[in-house]
Amino acid sequence: MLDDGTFSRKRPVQPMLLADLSPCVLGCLKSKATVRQFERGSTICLQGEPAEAVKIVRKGWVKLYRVSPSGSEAILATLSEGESFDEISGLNGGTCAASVEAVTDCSIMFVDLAALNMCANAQREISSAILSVASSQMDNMLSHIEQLKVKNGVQRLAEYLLGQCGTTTGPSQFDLPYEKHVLAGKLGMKPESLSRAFKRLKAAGVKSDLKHIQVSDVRALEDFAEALDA
Amino acid sequence: MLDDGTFSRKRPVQPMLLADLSPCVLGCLKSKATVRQFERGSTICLQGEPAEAVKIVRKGWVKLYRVSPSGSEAILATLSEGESFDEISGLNGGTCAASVEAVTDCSIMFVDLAALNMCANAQREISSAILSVASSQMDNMLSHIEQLKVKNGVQRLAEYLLGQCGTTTGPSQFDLPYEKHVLAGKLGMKPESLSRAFKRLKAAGVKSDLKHIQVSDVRALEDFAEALDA
DNA sequence: ATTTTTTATTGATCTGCGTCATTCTGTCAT
DNA sequence: ATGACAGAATGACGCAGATCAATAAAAAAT
Repeated sequence: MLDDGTFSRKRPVQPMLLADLSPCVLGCLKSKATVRQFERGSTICLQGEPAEAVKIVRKGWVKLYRVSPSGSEAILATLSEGESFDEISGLNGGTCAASVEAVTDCSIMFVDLAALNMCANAQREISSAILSVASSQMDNMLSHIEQLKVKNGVQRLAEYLLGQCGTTTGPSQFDLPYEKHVLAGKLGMKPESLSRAFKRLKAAGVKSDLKHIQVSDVRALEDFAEALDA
Repeated sequence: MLDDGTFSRKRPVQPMLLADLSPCVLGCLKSKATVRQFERGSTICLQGEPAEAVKIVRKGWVKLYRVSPSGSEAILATLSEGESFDEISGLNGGTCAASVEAVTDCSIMFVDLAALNMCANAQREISSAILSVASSQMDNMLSHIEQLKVKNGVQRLAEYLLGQCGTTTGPSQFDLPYEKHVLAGKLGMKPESLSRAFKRLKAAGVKSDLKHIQVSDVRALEDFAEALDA
């Protein structure tokens, strides 16, 4: 069963671009959009190139990342169905803020907002939807920065897992959507450290068999994570 | 002499809210705005409370921060003259994404966008300006996340200092705008670690006498920082 | 089925940074 | 000048997480 957000704990349902639009504007967008398939590992766009379109994930997972001059990669976010990127740049002709790669096979919708000849209403509606999405993304990024600054690796993993659990209490189980080394990058650590973090969470009732995760008691995990605080 | 951005290296001049507006709309906003003074240490707003207005720093420095349940504080950004916060929430009635405190005596302009009865043109112009500011803020936050994930403390300090230097080469000197413990928080470390980071940068030609910083050769510092990469 | 490749785990070791305690310096008030 | 105090520097120590190297286990290819 997919998490529809109803019971989600820390991760509030975020406004999504398409969900915020009226059926009329939505139909117009969809008629002009193109959908492309990407295999796992393929690059969807590179930081710095003209954005040209808003991209919306229809299926699968992508990672947003930047590469430093020294070659190390920082994963800035992972996005899945319904989430979008390059919204603002796509609207006003900017460049891609980050590189994007498919971490599973996936399907991406491209909407070239600039080329769309929109009536004023549509224009207003879209920019309003983008504002609302941007606001929620800001909040995510601020939380991300906060976590990196004040939480340790085990805590960040625990919070990620809690966000994946559909409930606030009792047992829960689910599959990781992508490889553990991707999760490690998202959480700001190395795969070896992630592996050790999982080990430490066994004491809190977390079993991980490959991609399959079982949490024996969500509340207990929550308490465990809070107790790790400085 | 203030850095007008002409020679700035890594820190591109970011679009600022008021700078992006036409004189007409600007005048209208200013006529309805209120300006308040804050002493160093006083709270300007708290995370979660209704935003009510866009705030624009006229003078001085503020820090945006969040406090975790355990009580530790993460500084998310520091802003000075011309920079704004709560733009989107101020426009569409959201809540403050972070708490804000004055780190120097400062002067803040409050503009209650919601209460403003604007013509459609002004509305469009403002939301466009906000989009452009938001885009640049996103970029800043992504860089912030990237730095925290892939750079160590000494590198982050070096990059901060490089961003403060007005030139890309030769010597440079300037004053830190606020206390070192605030800078430490902004860079994601403890004051003691910042102190040690400054020490390690002496080898790269950085002298720090209290708030006064001298860089003997900007290019050399840049090279030094890159050489620290993994 | 067997080989090859990818992904994950584990151990040993090293380093960066946090923590705690102490000292020093500059600022301000008296 | 003197004392009080906040900001900053320094030393000792410990832990979290990176690194390197080896192994194990899955998945993919043959």
